[in-house]
Amino acid sequence: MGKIKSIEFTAFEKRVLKEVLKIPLGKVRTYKWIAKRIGKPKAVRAVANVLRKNPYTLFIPCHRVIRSDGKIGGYSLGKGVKVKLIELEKKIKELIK
DNA sequence: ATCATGACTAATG
DNA sequence: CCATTAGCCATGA
Repeated sequence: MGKIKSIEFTAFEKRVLKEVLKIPLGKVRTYKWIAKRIGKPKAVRAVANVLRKNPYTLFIPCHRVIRSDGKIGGYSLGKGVKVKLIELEKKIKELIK
């Protein structure tokens, strides 16, 4: 039967992931921004931890979340990939403009 | 209940 | 620019 492992999400995780899902193509937000949006402005590290475990990198664009100091921040698939994705998205957005 | 962890942040040197 | 530090908080052991 089903071999798909069901994943549990806490209320906090859902709020974070939903917010990340709202970030439009070619745009980036900061961990701080996300934290503030979900009403937990101080839970920045907790937000990062949610993205760190994000099992759906293809569908939940955590690569669009960077640090508030301008640095790239982490990414489960590698920072290099993250940078490329952000650059590529900007180009795509330009192409369909 | 306590404790360590970490894809962070702001301030400081 | 880089390194350090204190503050921060959800989560899992």
